[in-house]
Amino acid sequence: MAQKETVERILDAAEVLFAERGFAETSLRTITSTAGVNLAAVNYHFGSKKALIQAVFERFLDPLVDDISRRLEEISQTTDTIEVETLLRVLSSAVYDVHGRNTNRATAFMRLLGLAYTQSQAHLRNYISENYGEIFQRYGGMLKPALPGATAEDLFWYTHFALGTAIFTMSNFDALRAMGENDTGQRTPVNAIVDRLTVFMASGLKNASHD
Amino acid sequence: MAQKETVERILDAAEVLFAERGFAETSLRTITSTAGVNLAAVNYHFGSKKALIQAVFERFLDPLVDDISRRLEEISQTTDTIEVETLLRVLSSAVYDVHGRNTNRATAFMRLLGLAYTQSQAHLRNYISENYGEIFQRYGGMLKPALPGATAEDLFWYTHFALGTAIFTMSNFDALRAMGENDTGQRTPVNAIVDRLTVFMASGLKNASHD
DNA sequence: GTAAGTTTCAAACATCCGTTTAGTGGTGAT
DNA sequence: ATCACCACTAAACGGATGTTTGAAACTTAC
Repeated sequence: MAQKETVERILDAAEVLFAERGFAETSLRTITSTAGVNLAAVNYHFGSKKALIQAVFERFLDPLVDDISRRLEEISQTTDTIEVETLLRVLSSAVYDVHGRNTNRATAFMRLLGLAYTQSQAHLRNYISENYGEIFQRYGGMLKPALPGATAEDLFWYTHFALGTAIFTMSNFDALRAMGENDTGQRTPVNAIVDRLTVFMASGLKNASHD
Repeated sequence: MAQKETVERILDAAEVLFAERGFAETSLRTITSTAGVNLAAVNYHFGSKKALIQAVFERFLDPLVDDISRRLEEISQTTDTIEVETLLRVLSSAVYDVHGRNTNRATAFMRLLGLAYTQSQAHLRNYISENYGEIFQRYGGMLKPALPGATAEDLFWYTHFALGTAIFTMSNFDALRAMGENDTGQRTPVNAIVDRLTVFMASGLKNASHD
């Protein structure tokens, strides 16, 4: 077949549309007509809309988690004491590695991550925590020695503060970047924003150690 | 009439249900049956579902913004140099003042604020920025001298980082608190979390000053 | 007590939704 | 050539949604 497979066309369209509007606000008819496939194709290939949502996440998260895993492995073998900044860089570098060439896709993914938290999609939350909970815990385990003196409760809350900062920023990336246009009409480069974000999160996290 | 007015019953029900499930996921039939009023009452009193959403926000934001305004006025008259922490405390204190007695309502409101950002409700974003943009800018103006050395661009981004931290945390408050239950099954008191949040945001913000 | 103006109500409206069905066309194996 | 299998499609299904309607019930004023 000269053109992309039906499954991929659906995933491509769903990814963009879900990120733009949310899950409930995006109908299968919008997805299939955007993808240029028949309405019934979604239920044929995926079974249901819920399964499609999960498939969109799977296609994104699997290579990302693999990349993060590999980087964590490397670091833990070469370094003894790991800095907070280093651990944060693992995440941003992994996102850049896997989807960085296409900025639109990376920001779409971040918006989806934000939606997964915010929208009431219990099935999606379960799916994510079941399939990707292990890497999350491993990351937390490496963060602990980087923040000496922090109690488990400190660690829990500060981690979620940082997570919230990242998800909120990235998921509203385009809107924020448009708002933040400087006087010359130039938009801040992505790297500059990610750098600021890393500094912000790191300095916030470090305060978990000293009281 | 012995019982509450229809309008208020609708607003009460809508507030809770929107916060729990989101806007698109909450039907007018669910709202009206919860409120114990007729389905047509929403369109009669508010005109449309969109107008109801805005009315829910208006009822919440108006007293809050008034409280914040009053506090900013006080501070700028009594103090010369304002600390970042002080400005952050203005917000948390205002929320506590206006809705703090009822924790459920305060967290519901925070969830709604998060939804307003995340869900695709352009009409709502326009409404908020049109009606409450002024207080937001005033707050930013007071934050600037508290962070000497920060460029306008720094200020813009770090403010949104902090905003994202707060909105994400508060809007997922209940879920996070349940996840973070300690070994004794005790939940962290709200104050303790808000304190940690303030420390995190303040230390993150302060880093905008020194490079 | 009647008239005018609100508010409430049951019912219907048109539309959109996710899903299912029954059938078509194509491919590869036997 | 036949069969089984897979991908695709048009059409319909049952249900839910926001909104509108027209009449009933209630309130207010004279």
